[in-house]
Amino acid sequence: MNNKLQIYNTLSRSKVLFEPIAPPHVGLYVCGPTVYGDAHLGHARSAIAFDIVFRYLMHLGYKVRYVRNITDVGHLENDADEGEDKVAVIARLEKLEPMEVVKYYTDRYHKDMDMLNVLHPSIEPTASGHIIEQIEVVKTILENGYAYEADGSVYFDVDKYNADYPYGKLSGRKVEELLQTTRELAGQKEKKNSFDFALWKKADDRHIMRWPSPWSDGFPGWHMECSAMSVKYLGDHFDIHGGGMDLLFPHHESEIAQSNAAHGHESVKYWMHNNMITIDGQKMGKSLNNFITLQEFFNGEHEALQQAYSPMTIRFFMLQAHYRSTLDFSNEALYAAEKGMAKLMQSQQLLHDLQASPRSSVDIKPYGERLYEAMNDDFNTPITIAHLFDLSKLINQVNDGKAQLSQEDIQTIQTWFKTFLFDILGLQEEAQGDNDQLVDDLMQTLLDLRQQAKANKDYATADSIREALGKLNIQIKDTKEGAKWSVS
RNA sequence: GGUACCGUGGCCGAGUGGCUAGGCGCUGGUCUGCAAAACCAUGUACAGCGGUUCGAAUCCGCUCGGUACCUCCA
Repeated sequence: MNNKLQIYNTLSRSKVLFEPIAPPHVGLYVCGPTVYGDAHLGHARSAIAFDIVFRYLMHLGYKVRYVRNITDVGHLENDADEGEDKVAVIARLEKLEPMEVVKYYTDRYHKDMDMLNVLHPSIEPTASGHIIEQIEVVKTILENGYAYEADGSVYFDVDKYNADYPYGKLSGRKVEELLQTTRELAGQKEKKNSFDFALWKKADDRHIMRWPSPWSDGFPGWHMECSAMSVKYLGDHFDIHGGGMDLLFPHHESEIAQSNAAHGHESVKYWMHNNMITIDGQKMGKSLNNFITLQEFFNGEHEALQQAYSPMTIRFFMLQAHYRSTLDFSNEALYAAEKGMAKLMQSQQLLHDLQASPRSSVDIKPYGERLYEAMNDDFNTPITIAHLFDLSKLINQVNDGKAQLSQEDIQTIQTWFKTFLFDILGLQEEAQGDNDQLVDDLMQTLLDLRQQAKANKDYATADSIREALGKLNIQIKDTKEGAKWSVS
Protein backbone atom coordinates (compact mmCIF):
# COMPACT_ATOMS: atom_id res chain seq x y z
CA MET A 1 0.00 0.00 0.00
CA ASN A 2 1.45 3.26 -1.12
CA ASN A 3 1.84 5.59 1.81
CA LYS A 4 2.84 8.75 0.02
CA LEU A 5 -0.54 10.21 -0.79
CA GLN A 6 -0.81 13.87 0.13
CA ILE A 7 -4.26 15.40 0.54
CA TYR A 8 -5.06 19.06 0.85
CA ASN A 9 -6.99 19.43 4.08
CA THR A 10 -9.20 22.50 4.16
CA LEU A 11 -8.95 22.46 7.95
CA SER A 12 -5.22 23.12 7.93
CA ARG A 13 -5.17 24.81 4.52
CA SER A 14 -2.21 22.67 3.56
CA LYS A 15 -1.31 19.36 2.01
CA VAL A 16 -0.82 16.62 4.55
CA LEU A 17 0.11 12.96 4.39
CA PHE A 18 -2.97 10.78 4.18
CA GLU A 19 -3.05 8.41 7.12
CA PRO A 20 -6.31 6.49 7.46
CA ILE A 21 -7.79 6.17 10.91
CA ALA A 22 -8.22 2.41 10.63
CA PRO A 23 -6.33 1.04 7.64
CA PRO A 24 -6.98 -0.65 5.33
CA HIS A 25 -10.46 0.84 5.71
CA VAL A 26 -11.26 4.34 4.56
CA GLY A 27 -14.50 6.20 5.15
CA LEU A 28 -15.43 8.77 2.53
CA TYR A 29 -18.50 10.98 2.73
CA VAL A 30 -19.46 13.44 0.02
CA CYS A 31 -22.36 15.87 -0.12
CA GLY A 32 -24.52 14.79 -3.02
CA PRO A 33 -27.13 16.65 -4.99
CA THR A 34 -30.40 18.19 -3.93
CA VAL A 35 -32.74 16.49 -6.37
CA TYR A 36 -35.01 19.26 -7.55
CA GLY A 37 -33.54 19.85 -10.99
CA ASP A 38 -31.34 18.32 -13.65
CA ALA A 39 -27.64 17.92 -12.96
CA HIS A 40 -25.42 20.55 -14.53
CA LEU A 41 -21.70 20.87 -15.14
CA GLY A 42 -21.08 21.84 -11.52
CA HIS A 43 -22.62 18.65 -10.20
CA ALA A 44 -20.39 16.73 -12.55
CA ARG A 45 -17.33 18.46 -11.17
CA SER A 46 -17.96 17.34 -7.64
CA ALA A 47 -19.02 13.85 -8.64
CA ILE A 48 -15.96 13.37 -10.86
CA ALA A 49 -13.52 14.89 -8.38
CA PHE A 50 -14.54 12.47 -5.66
CA ASP A 51 -14.92 9.61 -8.10
CA ILE A 52 -11.18 10.07 -8.65
CA VAL A 53 -10.54 10.03 -4.92
CA PHE A 54 -12.63 6.87 -4.58
CA ARG A 55 -10.93 5.16 -7.52
CA TYR A 56 -7.40 6.08 -6.52
CA LEU A 57 -7.84 5.04 -2.90
CA MET A 58 -9.14 1.69 -4.09
CA HIS A 59 -6.24 1.40 -6.50
CA LEU A 60 -3.86 1.96 -3.61
CA GLY A 61 -5.46 -1.05 -1.95
CA TYR A 62 -7.71 0.61 0.58
CA LYS A 63 -11.12 -0.79 1.33
CA VAL A 64 -13.25 2.29 0.84
CA ARG A 65 -16.79 2.82 1.98
CA TYR A 66 -18.02 5.74 -0.07
CA VAL A 67 -21.22 7.40 1.12
CA ARG A 68 -22.85 10.07 -1.00
CA ASN A 69 -26.22 11.36 0.09
CA ILE A 70 -29.26 12.40 -1.84
CA THR A 71 -30.89 15.49 -0.37
CA ASP A 72 -34.57 14.96 -0.91
CA VAL A 73 -36.00 16.80 2.05
CA GLY A 74 -34.83 20.11 0.72
CA HIS A 75 -33.50 23.01 2.67
CA LEU A 76 -35.23 26.22 3.53
CA GLU A 77 -36.25 28.48 0.72
CA ASN A 78 -35.49 31.93 1.97
CA ASP A 79 -36.53 34.32 -0.71
CA ALA A 80 -40.04 33.29 -1.65
CA ASP A 81 -42.26 31.35 0.72
CA GLU A 82 -40.45 31.36 3.94
CA GLY A 83 -39.90 28.07 5.61
CA GLU A 84 -40.98 26.20 2.57
CA ASP A 85 -39.11 23.28 1.29
CA LYS A 86 -37.41 23.46 -2.09
CA VAL A 87 -38.71 20.13 -3.19
CA ALA A 88 -42.20 21.05 -2.03
CA VAL A 89 -42.21 24.26 -4.06
CA ILE A 90 -41.43 22.43 -7.25
CA ALA A 91 -43.90 19.73 -6.39
CA ARG A 92 -46.74 22.16 -6.09
CA LEU A 93 -45.76 23.92 -9.27
CA GLU A 94 -45.82 20.71 -11.19
CA LYS A 95 -48.74 19.25 -9.24
CA LEU A 96 -46.76 16.22 -8.27
CA GLU A 97 -46.13 14.39 -5.08
CA PRO A 98 -42.83 15.53 -3.58
CA MET A 99 -41.47 12.03 -3.65
CA GLU A 100 -42.40 11.81 -7.31
CA VAL A 101 -40.20 14.81 -8.02
CA VAL A 102 -37.43 13.29 -5.96
CA LYS A 103 -37.62 9.99 -7.77
CA TYR A 104 -37.69 11.64 -11.17
CA TYR A 105 -34.59 13.77 -10.64
CA THR A 106 -32.73 11.08 -8.73
CA ASP A 107 -33.13 8.73 -11.68
CA ARG A 108 -31.95 11.39 -14.08
CA TYR A 109 -28.97 12.18 -11.89
CA HIS A 110 -27.99 8.52 -11.84
CA LYS A 111 -28.29 8.30 -15.59
CA ASP A 112 -26.05 11.34 -16.09
CA MET A 113 -23.47 10.02 -13.66
CA ASP A 114 -23.47 6.64 -15.39
CA MET A 115 -22.80 8.33 -18.70
CA LEU A 116 -19.85 10.14 -17.13
CA ASN A 117 -18.59 6.76 -15.89
CA VAL A 118 -18.84 7.89 -12.28
CA LEU A 119 -18.77 4.82 -10.05
CA HIS A 120 -21.72 4.26 -7.78
CA PRO A 121 -21.06 5.05 -4.14
CA SER A 122 -21.15 2.18 -1.67
CA ILE A 123 -24.15 3.70 0.09
CA GLU A 124 -26.43 6.43 -1.17
CA PRO A 125 -28.67 7.41 1.74
CA THR A 126 -31.58 9.81 1.45
CA ALA A 127 -32.39 12.47 4.00
CA SER A 128 -36.05 11.47 4.06
CA GLY A 129 -35.06 7.94 4.93
CA HIS A 130 -33.11 9.07 7.99
CA ILE A 131 -35.50 11.38 9.82
CA ILE A 132 -35.34 9.24 12.97
CA GLU A 133 -31.55 9.34 13.04
CA GLN A 134 -31.61 13.09 12.61
CA ILE A 135 -34.10 13.54 15.43
CA GLU A 136 -31.81 11.49 17.65
CA VAL A 137 -28.88 13.79 16.96
CA VAL A 138 -31.02 16.84 17.69
CA LYS A 139 -32.06 15.26 20.99
CA THR A 140 -28.45 14.63 21.95
CA ILE A 141 -27.41 18.17 21.15
CA LEU A 142 -30.33 19.47 23.24
CA GLU A 143 -29.32 17.21 26.13
CA ASN A 144 -25.76 18.45 25.89
CA GLY A 145 -27.03 22.00 26.21
CA TYR A 146 -25.97 23.36 22.85
CA ALA A 147 -29.44 23.94 21.49
CA TYR A 148 -32.74 25.45 22.56
CA GLU A 149 -36.35 25.03 21.59
CA ALA A 150 -38.50 27.92 20.44
CA ASP A 151 -42.06 27.56 19.26
CA GLY A 152 -41.69 24.00 18.02
CA SER A 153 -38.36 24.60 16.32
CA VAL A 154 -34.93 23.74 17.66
CA TYR A 155 -31.95 26.03 17.11
CA PHE A 156 -28.26 25.53 17.58
CA ASP A 157 -26.86 27.89 20.21
CA VAL A 158 -23.75 29.16 18.46
CA ASP A 159 -22.81 31.54 21.26
CA LYS A 160 -22.89 28.81 23.86
CA TYR A 161 -20.99 26.46 21.58
CA ASN A 162 -18.38 29.05 20.79
CA ALA A 163 -17.48 29.29 24.46
CA ASP A 164 -16.32 25.66 24.38
CA TYR A 165 -15.25 25.11 20.77
CA PRO A 166 -14.01 27.48 18.10
CA TYR A 167 -16.93 28.12 15.78
CA GLY A 168 -15.67 29.06 12.34
CA LYS A 169 -12.41 27.12 12.35
CA LEU A 170 -13.04 25.56 8.96
CA SER A 171 -14.10 28.66 7.07
CA GLY A 172 -11.96 31.14 8.98
CA ARG A 173 -14.86 33.09 10.39
CA LYS A 174 -15.33 34.69 13.77
CA VAL A 175 -18.59 34.88 15.62
CA GLU A 176 -18.18 38.60 16.33
CA GLU A 177 -17.88 39.28 12.62
CA LEU A 178 -20.84 37.12 11.78
CA LEU A 179 -22.94 39.23 14.10
CA GLN A 180 -22.45 42.25 11.92
CA THR A 181 -22.93 40.56 8.59
CA THR A 182 -25.80 38.14 8.95
CA ARG A 183 -28.95 39.32 7.27
CA GLU A 184 -32.56 39.19 8.39
CA LEU A 185 -33.83 35.71 7.76
CA ALA A 186 -36.85 33.55 8.37
CA GLY A 187 -37.48 32.62 11.97
CA GLN A 188 -35.22 35.39 13.16
CA LYS A 189 -37.41 36.38 16.06
CA GLU A 190 -37.24 32.95 17.58
CA LYS A 191 -33.48 32.83 17.53
CA LYS A 192 -31.26 34.14 20.30
CA ASN A 193 -28.72 35.23 17.77
CA SER A 194 -28.93 35.79 14.06
CA PHE A 195 -26.21 33.24 13.38
CA ASP A 196 -27.97 30.40 15.20
CA PHE A 197 -29.16 27.79 12.76
CA ALA A 198 -32.10 25.42 12.75
CA LEU A 199 -31.72 21.80 13.81
CA TRP A 200 -35.44 21.16 13.53
CA LYS A 201 -37.99 23.43 11.94
CA LYS A 202 -41.68 23.47 12.62
CA ALA A 203 -43.69 23.15 9.40
CA ASP A 204 -46.39 25.63 8.62
CA ASP A 205 -49.79 24.54 7.35
CA ARG A 206 -48.90 24.62 3.70
CA HIS A 207 -45.75 22.64 4.11
CA ILE A 208 -46.31 19.18 2.66
CA MET A 209 -43.09 17.42 3.64
CA ARG A 210 -43.34 16.95 7.38
CA TRP A 211 -42.58 14.40 10.05
CA PRO A 212 -43.57 14.10 13.67
CA SER A 213 -40.96 14.87 16.32
CA PRO A 214 -40.88 15.63 20.05
CA TRP A 215 -41.03 19.34 19.23
CA SER A 216 -43.45 19.69 16.33
CA ASP A 217 -44.55 18.30 13.02
CA GLY A 218 -41.76 19.59 10.86
CA PHE A 219 -38.53 18.78 9.09
CA PRO A 220 -34.84 18.60 9.92
CA GLY A 221 -32.56 21.63 9.65
CA TRP A 222 -30.21 22.41 6.84
CA HIS A 223 -27.11 20.65 8.05
CA MET A 224 -28.53 17.78 10.04
CA GLU A 225 -28.73 15.08 7.41
CA CYS A 226 -25.00 14.91 6.68
CA SER A 227 -24.11 14.81 10.36
CA ALA A 228 -26.56 12.04 11.06
CA MET A 229 -25.92 9.89 8.00
CA SER A 230 -22.15 10.16 7.87
CA VAL A 231 -21.85 9.03 11.45
CA LYS A 232 -24.41 6.28 11.01
CA TYR A 233 -22.51 4.67 8.15
CA LEU A 234 -18.91 5.65 8.80
CA GLY A 235 -18.72 6.01 12.57
CA ASP A 236 -18.29 9.15 14.65
CA HIS A 237 -14.71 9.54 13.50
CA PHE A 238 -14.04 8.96 9.82
CA ASP A 239 -11.45 9.87 7.24
CA ILE A 240 -12.64 12.13 4.46
CA HIS A 241 -15.57 14.46 4.03
CA GLY A 242 -15.90 16.18 0.69
CA GLY A 243 -18.11 18.59 -1.15
CA GLY A 244 -18.17 21.76 -3.15
CA MET A 245 -16.41 24.85 -1.89
CA ASP A 246 -19.70 26.65 -1.70
CA LEU A 247 -20.71 24.29 1.08
CA LEU A 248 -17.79 25.27 3.27
CA PHE A 249 -19.84 27.85 5.07
CA PRO A 250 -22.25 27.49 6.63
CA HIS A 251 -22.93 23.84 5.78
CA HIS A 252 -19.70 22.14 6.73
CA GLU A 253 -18.90 24.59 9.48
CA SER A 254 -22.21 23.71 11.06
CA GLU A 255 -21.58 20.01 10.64
CA ILE A 256 -18.41 20.37 12.67
CA ALA A 257 -20.34 22.25 15.33
CA GLN A 258 -23.04 19.58 15.40
CA SER A 259 -20.42 16.85 15.76
CA ASN A 260 -18.72 18.51 18.68
CA ALA A 261 -22.03 19.29 20.30
CA ALA A 262 -23.32 15.75 19.87
CA HIS A 263 -20.22 13.61 20.33
CA GLY A 264 -17.80 15.89 22.14
CA HIS A 265 -15.33 15.66 19.29
CA GLU A 266 -15.10 16.28 15.58
CA SER A 267 -15.99 13.52 13.17
CA VAL A 268 -13.88 14.33 10.15
CA LYS A 269 -10.12 14.00 9.74
CA TYR A 270 -9.70 15.39 6.22
CA TRP A 271 -11.98 17.98 4.65
CA MET A 272 -11.77 18.19 0.88
CA HIS A 273 -13.44 20.81 -1.29
CA ASN A 274 -13.71 20.98 -5.03
CA ASN A 275 -13.77 24.37 -6.72
CA MET A 276 -16.45 25.75 -9.00
CA ILE A 277 -17.04 25.70 -12.72
CA THR A 278 -17.22 29.22 -14.07
CA ILE A 279 -18.89 30.58 -17.15
CA ASP A 280 -17.81 34.01 -18.32
CA GLY A 281 -15.77 34.18 -15.16
CA GLN A 282 -18.78 33.64 -12.93
CA LYS A 283 -19.73 30.61 -10.93
CA MET A 284 -22.10 28.32 -12.78
CA GLY A 285 -24.94 27.71 -10.39
CA LYS A 286 -28.55 27.16 -9.77
CA SER A 287 -29.08 30.51 -8.11
CA LEU A 288 -27.46 32.55 -10.88
CA ASN A 289 -29.45 30.63 -13.46
CA ASN A 290 -26.44 30.46 -15.74
CA PHE A 291 -26.01 26.71 -15.72
CA ILE A 292 -25.92 24.29 -18.61
CA THR A 293 -27.23 20.83 -17.81
CA LEU A 294 -25.26 17.73 -18.62
CA GLN A 295 -27.93 16.53 -21.02
CA GLU A 296 -27.60 19.81 -22.90
CA PHE A 297 -23.86 19.23 -23.22
CA PHE A 298 -24.45 15.70 -24.46
CA ASN A 299 -26.91 16.72 -27.16
CA GLY A 300 -25.54 20.18 -27.89
CA GLU A 301 -28.92 21.82 -27.39
CA HIS A 302 -28.07 25.04 -25.62
CA GLU A 303 -27.48 28.40 -27.18
CA ALA A 304 -24.07 28.74 -25.56
CA LEU A 305 -22.85 25.49 -27.12
CA GLN A 306 -21.37 25.36 -30.59
CA GLN A 307 -21.60 21.57 -30.72
CA ALA A 308 -22.44 18.54 -28.63
CA TYR A 309 -19.79 17.29 -26.25
CA SER A 310 -19.64 13.63 -25.31
CA PRO A 311 -19.66 12.52 -21.68
CA MET A 312 -16.01 11.49 -21.90
CA THR A 313 -15.06 14.87 -23.33
CA ILE A 314 -16.72 16.49 -20.32
CA ARG A 315 -14.91 14.16 -17.97
CA PHE A 316 -11.55 14.72 -19.65
CA PHE A 317 -12.12 18.48 -19.62
CA MET A 318 -12.66 18.36 -15.86
CA LEU A 319 -9.60 16.24 -15.24
CA GLN A 320 -7.35 18.59 -17.18
CA ALA A 321 -7.78 21.07 -14.35
CA HIS A 322 -6.95 20.43 -10.72
CA TYR A 323 -10.06 19.93 -8.59
CA ARG A 324 -9.20 22.85 -6.32
CA SER A 325 -8.93 25.37 -9.18
CA THR A 326 -11.84 27.08 -10.78
CA LEU A 327 -12.40 25.82 -14.29
CA ASP A 328 -13.69 28.14 -16.93
CA PHE A 329 -16.15 26.76 -19.42
CA SER A 330 -15.75 27.68 -23.08
CA ASN A 331 -16.37 25.98 -26.39
CA GLU A 332 -12.73 26.37 -27.28
CA ALA A 333 -11.57 24.63 -24.12
CA LEU A 334 -14.07 21.82 -24.56
CA TYR A 335 -13.04 21.38 -28.18
CA ALA A 336 -9.40 21.22 -27.12
CA ALA A 337 -10.31 18.55 -24.58
CA GLU A 338 -12.13 16.54 -27.22
CA LYS A 339 -9.13 16.59 -29.56
CA GLY A 340 -6.64 15.89 -26.80
CA MET A 341 -8.53 12.91 -25.50
CA ALA A 342 -8.90 11.47 -28.99
CA LYS A 343 -5.14 11.69 -29.35
CA LEU A 344 -4.56 9.77 -26.13
CA MET A 345 -7.10 7.11 -27.07
CA GLN A 346 -5.58 6.65 -30.50
CA SER A 347 -2.05 6.16 -29.30
CA GLN A 348 -3.34 3.83 -26.61
CA GLN A 349 -4.93 1.72 -29.35
CA LEU A 350 -1.74 1.85 -31.38
CA LEU A 351 -0.01 0.08 -28.52
CA HIS A 352 -1.75 -3.16 -29.40
CA ASP A 353 -0.10 -3.55 -32.79
CA LEU A 354 3.14 -1.77 -32.15
CA GLN A 355 6.28 -3.30 -33.61
CA ALA A 356 8.49 -4.47 -30.75
CA SER A 357 12.27 -4.13 -30.89
CA PRO A 358 14.90 -6.26 -29.13
CA ARG A 359 15.60 -3.38 -26.79
CA SER A 360 14.11 -0.01 -25.95
CA SER A 361 15.77 3.22 -26.95
CA VAL A 362 14.53 4.98 -23.83
CA ASP A 363 14.27 4.13 -20.17
CA ILE A 364 10.55 4.03 -19.47
CA LYS A 365 10.73 3.51 -15.73
CA PRO A 366 10.61 7.24 -14.87
CA TYR A 367 7.33 7.60 -16.75
CA GLY A 368 5.58 5.22 -14.40
CA GLU A 369 7.04 6.83 -11.32
CA ARG A 370 5.83 10.24 -12.45
CA LEU A 371 2.30 8.95 -12.90
CA TYR A 372 2.18 7.92 -9.26
CA GLU A 373 3.89 11.09 -8.08
CA ALA A 374 1.24 13.17 -9.79
CA MET A 375 -1.68 11.28 -8.28
CA ASN A 376 -0.04 11.23 -4.87
CA ASP A 377 0.23 14.99 -4.99
CA ASP A 378 -3.36 15.70 -3.98
CA PHE A 379 -4.84 13.89 -6.97
CA ASN A 380 -3.13 16.08 -9.55
CA THR A 381 -4.94 14.75 -12.59
CA PRO A 382 -3.73 17.44 -15.05
CA ILE A 383 -0.15 16.39 -14.38
CA THR A 384 -1.09 12.74 -14.65
CA ILE A 385 -2.63 13.46 -18.03
CA ALA A 386 0.42 15.43 -19.13
CA HIS A 387 2.56 12.37 -18.39
CA LEU A 388 0.19 10.18 -20.38
CA PHE A 389 0.64 12.58 -23.26
CA ASP A 390 4.39 12.08 -22.96
CA LEU A 391 3.83 8.35 -23.28
CA SER A 392 1.52 8.98 -26.19
CA LYS A 393 4.27 10.84 -27.95
CA LEU A 394 6.68 8.00 -27.33
CA ILE A 395 4.22 5.48 -28.74
CA ASN A 396 3.76 7.55 -31.88
CA GLN A 397 7.49 7.90 -32.28
CA VAL A 398 7.88 4.15 -32.13
CA ASN A 399 5.10 3.81 -34.65
CA ASP A 400 6.99 6.16 -36.93
CA GLY A 401 10.20 4.21 -36.45
CA LYS A 402 11.85 7.06 -34.62
CA ALA A 403 12.16 5.24 -31.30
CA GLN A 404 12.18 1.64 -30.14
CA LEU A 405 10.39 -0.25 -27.42
CA SER A 406 10.90 -3.82 -26.28
CA GLN A 407 7.96 -6.18 -25.99
CA GLU A 408 8.26 -6.03 -22.23
CA ASP A 409 8.15 -2.23 -22.19
CA ILE A 410 5.19 -2.15 -24.54
CA GLN A 411 3.31 -4.36 -22.13
CA THR A 412 4.29 -2.20 -19.19
CA ILE A 413 2.98 0.87 -20.95
CA GLN A 414 -0.22 -0.97 -21.76
CA THR A 415 -0.63 -1.67 -18.07
CA TRP A 416 -0.07 1.98 -17.24
CA PHE A 417 -2.71 3.12 -19.66
CA LYS A 418 -5.16 0.60 -18.34
CA THR A 419 -4.41 1.57 -14.76
CA PHE A 420 -4.26 5.33 -15.06
CA LEU A 421 -6.34 6.27 -18.07
CA PHE A 422 -9.12 3.76 -17.57
CA ASP A 423 -9.14 2.58 -13.95
CA ILE A 424 -8.07 5.70 -12.08
CA LEU A 425 -9.09 8.58 -14.33
CA GLY A 426 -12.14 6.58 -15.29
CA LEU A 427 -12.03 7.44 -18.96
CA GLN A 428 -13.33 4.98 -21.50
CA GLU A 429 -13.41 4.69 -25.23
CA GLU A 430 -16.59 6.16 -26.56
CA ALA A 431 -19.04 3.72 -28.03
CA GLN A 432 -18.50 3.31 -31.73
CA GLY A 433 -22.20 3.23 -32.45
CA ASP A 434 -23.92 -0.03 -33.32
CA ASN A 435 -20.84 -1.73 -34.52
CA ASP A 436 -22.32 -4.93 -35.75
CA GLN A 437 -21.12 -7.28 -38.44
CA LEU A 438 -23.35 -5.78 -41.12
CA VAL A 439 -21.87 -2.33 -40.63
CA ASP A 440 -18.37 -3.73 -40.75
CA ASP A 441 -19.10 -5.53 -43.98
CA LEU A 442 -20.75 -2.51 -45.56
CA MET A 443 -17.82 -0.34 -44.60
CA GLN A 444 -15.38 -2.83 -46.02
CA THR A 445 -17.31 -2.80 -49.30
CA LEU A 446 -17.15 0.96 -49.48
CA LEU A 447 -13.47 1.06 -48.65
CA ASP A 448 -12.79 -1.56 -51.31
CA LEU A 449 -14.63 0.53 -53.89
CA ARG A 450 -12.62 3.56 -52.89
CA GLN A 451 -9.39 1.57 -53.08
CA GLN A 452 -10.28 0.49 -56.63
CA ALA A 453 -10.99 4.08 -57.61
CA LYS A 454 -7.66 5.12 -56.18
CA ALA A 455 -5.89 2.35 -58.05
CA ASN A 456 -7.45 3.68 -61.24
CA LYS A 457 -6.40 7.21 -60.23
CA ASP A 458 -10.07 8.11 -60.18
CA TYR A 459 -9.55 10.44 -57.22
CA ALA A 460 -12.84 12.24 -57.72
CA THR A 461 -14.72 9.05 -56.87
CA ALA A 462 -12.36 8.19 -54.04
CA ASP A 463 -12.81 11.63 -52.48
CA SER A 464 -16.56 11.66 -52.91
CA ILE A 465 -16.80 8.41 -50.97
CA ARG A 466 -14.68 9.89 -48.21
CA GLU A 467 -16.70 13.08 -48.12
CA ALA A 468 -20.03 11.28 -48.08
CA LEU A 469 -18.86 9.17 -45.15
CA GLY A 470 -17.52 12.29 -43.49
CA LYS A 471 -21.00 13.73 -43.47
CA LEU A 472 -22.08 10.66 -41.50
CA ASN A 473 -19.29 11.43 -39.01
CA ILE A 474 -17.23 8.54 -40.30
CA GLN A 475 -13.56 9.38 -40.78
CA ILE A 476 -11.30 7.61 -43.25
CA LYS A 477 -7.57 7.43 -42.72
CA ASP A 478 -5.17 5.95 -45.23
CA THR A 479 -2.44 4.07 -43.43
CA LYS A 480 0.28 1.69 -44.46
CA GLU A 481 -2.00 -1.22 -43.63
CA GLY A 482 -4.79 0.18 -45.78
CA ALA A 483 -7.68 2.49 -45.08
CA LYS A 484 -9.15 2.61 -41.58
CA TRP A 485 -12.42 4.11 -40.44
CA SER A 486 -13.77 5.45 -37.20
CA VAL A 487 -16.91 7.18 -35.98
CA SER A 488 -16.55 10.50 -34.20
C1' G B 1 -18.10 45.78 5.02
C1' G B 2 -15.81 40.87 6.82
C1' U B 3 -13.31 36.24 5.30
C1' A B 4 -10.83 33.29 1.63
C1' C B 5 -8.79 32.91 -3.09
C1' C B 6 -7.12 34.16 -7.99
C1' G B 7 -4.65 37.16 -12.11
C1' U B 8 0.54 32.47 -16.53
C1' G B 9 2.09 32.97 -24.09
C1' G B 10 -4.05 33.21 -29.22
C1' C B 11 -7.35 29.70 -25.81
C1' C B 12 -7.52 26.12 -21.64
C1' G B 13 -4.35 25.01 -17.81
C1' A B 14 0.08 22.85 -14.43
C1' G B 15 3.92 24.81 -11.68
C1' U B 16 5.42 27.93 -5.07
C1' G B 17 13.06 30.03 -5.52
C1' G B 18 17.42 27.94 -10.14
C1' C B 19 15.91 22.09 -14.25
C1' U B 20 11.29 21.97 -21.56
C1' A B 21 4.73 21.31 -17.87
C1' G B 22 0.91 19.50 -21.00
C1' G B 23 -3.30 20.00 -24.40
C1' C B 24 -5.76 22.88 -28.30
C1' G B 25 -4.87 26.59 -32.05
C1' C B 26 -1.45 29.23 -35.54
C1' U B 27 2.94 28.87 -38.90
C1' G B 28 6.79 26.05 -41.60
C1' G B 29 8.74 21.12 -42.87
C1' U B 30 8.48 15.40 -43.52
C1' C B 31 4.92 11.76 -45.27
C1' U B 32 0.47 11.42 -48.73
C1' G B 33 -2.49 11.61 -55.50
C1' C B 34 -4.91 15.04 -52.06
C1' A B 35 -6.48 14.80 -47.18
C1' A B 36 -6.51 12.99 -42.18
C1' A B 37 -3.34 11.17 -38.49
C1' A B 38 1.59 11.11 -36.88
C1' C B 39 6.58 13.04 -36.56
C1' C B 40 10.08 17.35 -36.65
C1' A B 41 10.57 22.65 -35.97
C1' U B 42 8.47 27.08 -34.00
C1' G B 43 6.12 30.87 -28.91
C1' U B 44 12.31 34.45 -24.39
C1' A B 45 4.00 33.76 -20.80
C1' C B 46 3.92 34.75 -15.82
C1' A B 47 -1.42 41.95 -13.99
C1' G B 48 1.63 46.59 -12.53
C1' C B 49 5.27 48.87 -9.26
C1' G B 50 8.81 48.29 -5.46
C1' G B 51 11.61 45.02 -2.07
C1' U B 52 14.33 40.33 -0.26
C1' U B 53 17.98 37.04 -2.84
C1' C B 54 23.83 35.22 -6.33
C1' G B 55 19.01 34.07 -8.65
C1' A B 56 11.58 35.00 -8.35
C1' A B 57 6.07 33.42 -12.25
C1' U B 58 7.27 31.24 -7.37
C1' C B 59 8.81 34.91 -0.97
C1' C B 60 7.34 40.14 1.17
C1' G B 61 4.77 45.02 0.53
C1' C B 62 1.70 48.26 -2.16
C1' U B 63 -1.54 49.24 -6.42
C1' C B 64 -4.97 47.59 -10.12
C1' G B 65 -8.41 43.86 -11.80
C1' G B 66 -11.48 39.48 -10.93
C1' U B 67 -14.00 35.48 -8.18
C1' A B 68 -16.18 32.79 -4.10
C1' C B 69 -18.46 32.61 0.76
C1' C B 70 -21.10 35.59 4.51
C1' U B 71 -28.81 33.16 2.00
C1' C B 72 -30.41 27.31 -0.72
C1' C B 73 -26.41 26.17 -4.24
C1' A B 74 -21.48 20.94 -6.48
